[in-house]
Amino acid sequence: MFALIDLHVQKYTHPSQQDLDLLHALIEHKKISKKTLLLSEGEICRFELFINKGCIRNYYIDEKGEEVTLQFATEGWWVSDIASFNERTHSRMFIETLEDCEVLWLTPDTKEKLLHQAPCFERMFRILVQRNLSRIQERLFRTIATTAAEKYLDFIERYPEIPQRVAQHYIASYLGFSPEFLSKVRTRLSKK
Amino acid sequence: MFALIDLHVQKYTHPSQQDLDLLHALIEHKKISKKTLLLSEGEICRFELFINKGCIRNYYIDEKGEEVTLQFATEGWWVSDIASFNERTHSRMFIETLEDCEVLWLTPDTKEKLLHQAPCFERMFRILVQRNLSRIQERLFRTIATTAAEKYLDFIERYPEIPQRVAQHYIASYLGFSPEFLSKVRTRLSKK
DNA sequence: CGGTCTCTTGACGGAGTTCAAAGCTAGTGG
DNA sequence: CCACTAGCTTTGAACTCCGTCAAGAGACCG
Repeated sequence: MFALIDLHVQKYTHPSQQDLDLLHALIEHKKISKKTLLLSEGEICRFELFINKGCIRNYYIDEKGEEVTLQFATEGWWVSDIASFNERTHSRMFIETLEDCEVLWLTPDTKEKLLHQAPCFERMFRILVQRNLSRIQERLFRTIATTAAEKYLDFIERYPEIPQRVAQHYIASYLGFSPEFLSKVRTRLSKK
Repeated sequence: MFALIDLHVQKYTHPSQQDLDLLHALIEHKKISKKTLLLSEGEICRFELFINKGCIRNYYIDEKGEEVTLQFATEGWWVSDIASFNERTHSRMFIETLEDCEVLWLTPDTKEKLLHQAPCFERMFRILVQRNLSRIQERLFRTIATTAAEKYLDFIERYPEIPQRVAQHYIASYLGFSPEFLSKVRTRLSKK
């Protein structure tokens, strides 16, 4: 149950066995079924969760009702609206499970206790946010500077397992164009 | 010289006079002339600077040589490639001054000393990164979900002083379309 | 003054959208 | 185990937005 998260934590910091025990004691194990909405626009995000099994996505909805997917998260990823969680502000995004999930769940309360009693986790969360920032900066760059075909090829190279797990129109909404056009791009690419 | 940064710091944390004195002692005051390249792709970013006066931009360059502006920073903003600075990785971006600047300059060394001796600054930097992340997430959303005219109107509302300070083609490269098209959008808008 | 940089304007082309229809696939209930 | 439905993907035609190229007009600086 904690094998994956222990491995994950050790990539970013050097926890003692005590630190890990504390984490195991504080973090809550949950099962969540497919298509569950974990966060809606306007709410304050009260969780930071680690995926042991399953797939979750964050997305925005624009005025026309179109969805823009911000992130697909699978085993070994953290999911939250970090700004909303930390500053108790109203979120603009939605978070929903795409598959049946098994997750480890921190609340504002348990996270605070964890950081207070085992400060080595500070480092981990700081690095995670920084990497997230730098990843999304480069994604913004690619969104502006590359064509649809380039974006798609780049995506399946970065996340080869995602296309096998999520519906294609979700990928289109991540890449920033219509599902119809993604379909056309794919047929064009496969003809080569 | 430290009036602006003191005010800034106090928005995010509650420093003692000692903390502020330490900051003043460690941070280096620099003048940098217009059109100076502070960071190039491939380098490791060795500064985190606070702008007292002037204007700086971060940008990427794609394979065709086109620039994509990531950020305009003016008085009261921090400028750095945070991931490169903190993890000593090679940066993919460029940072250059657009005006003559007067800045306060932290190196990896002085920042570490600062955080070590005045831990209250940890909180500030953490919140800054989080806000930056959430801002860029929403910008990615708008980049995908809105038209050129909407992006431009949103930009001049968010940053009304920027169009008066930087060349228009830089704004186009921030918004993600060609300078020619920005010009056309502007004439269309002004005819209404 | 002359050169460079910037902004504007127009014609044309191409990438991506929208709408509509049809084919597929998976899940559901009988 | 089959039949049905609902959601997903594909395909095509018409259209729109935006890019590219090229030319001209200012504006600024040495």
